[in-house]
Amino acid sequence: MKLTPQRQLLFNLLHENDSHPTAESLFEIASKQMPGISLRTIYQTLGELAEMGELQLVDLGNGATRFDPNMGEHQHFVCDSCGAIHDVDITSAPRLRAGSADGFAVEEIGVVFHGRCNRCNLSNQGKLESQQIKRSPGLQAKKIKRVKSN
Amino acid sequence: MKLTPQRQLLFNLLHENDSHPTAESLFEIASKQMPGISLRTIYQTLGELAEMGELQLVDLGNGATRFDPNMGEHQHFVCDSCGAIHDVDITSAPRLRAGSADGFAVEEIGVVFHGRCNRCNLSNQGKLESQQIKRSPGLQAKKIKRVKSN
DNA sequence: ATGCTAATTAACAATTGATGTGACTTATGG
DNA sequence: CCATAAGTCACATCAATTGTTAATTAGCAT
Repeated sequence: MKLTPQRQLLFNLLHENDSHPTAESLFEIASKQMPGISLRTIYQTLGELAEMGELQLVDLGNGATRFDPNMGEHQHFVCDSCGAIHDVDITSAPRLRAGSADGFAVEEIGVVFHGRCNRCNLSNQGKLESQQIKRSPGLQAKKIKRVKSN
Repeated sequence: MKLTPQRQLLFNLLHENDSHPTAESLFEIASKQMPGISLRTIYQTLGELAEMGELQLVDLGNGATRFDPNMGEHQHFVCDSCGAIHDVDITSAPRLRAGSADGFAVEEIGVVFHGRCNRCNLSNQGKLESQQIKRSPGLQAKKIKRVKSN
């Protein structure tokens, strides 16, 4: 593993950013500091960092994979109003244990919290939800009753 | 809403199928019974049925949206070995309640169980996992430590 | 310092899953 | 039986991501 400027930059950007950025958004930020950097390199590097256990891939089913340098056990909260993603300390969340259910050998349980973040609660107090946040790449043209398993 | 042969077919296929099919797989099945049916119509119809509350969209973060005619409250179990998805009766799973965590107004909690299904447990008993199931459209070229929040 | 070489980058094409756009067709009410 | 709005489908497009490969470069051995 060579220590290239691109890798240093990405590693830094990731660690000074708790917004769970997508590859694209990291690309935008990185491009400012290193014009010409390739989106392909972003994907490549993020994939490698993930393989090395330096970061987690988070797929909340809303279109693009997100990257989280927080490798500790934790869950995510997704604001359905603004789309923001926040880490949730597992200790403050109902802890679930692997076990067996219906004859399946459960090895891992994913939990995602959906709702409204503090900021949206305050700013949009009584208002109707104006924004329609992208929830899934497809089939979300209109507001659809959908499983929030993501 | 017109009762077209395409819609009847899809409705039936969905209800005689508990595999949580994707649009593509429904397309394949439907094409046998109705050659020439358009994939666009599949997507269109599934979207409409979902809008009408006739089925749920399920995004487990493994590439394609899946469709579930079971509209009751339930969760999903994903076999990481064969990719199969099974319904899990909420009553046999730890029930979670909406509440607040870290200042967020939690309105919904998604839970997904990962593990090995019965069949894989039996057939692959001691064997190494040979198949690499697609977990996410991207960044899953190699086995990557990833959040199973999907 | 200088050169080697395998690792890395980046340009570009390709893929996958899904949606946008009309033109053509067809249920269904009159 | 006809009109017409609704539905279907071929085709184009999009977004996210990966494949390919030629050019570049970090890191090591001189």
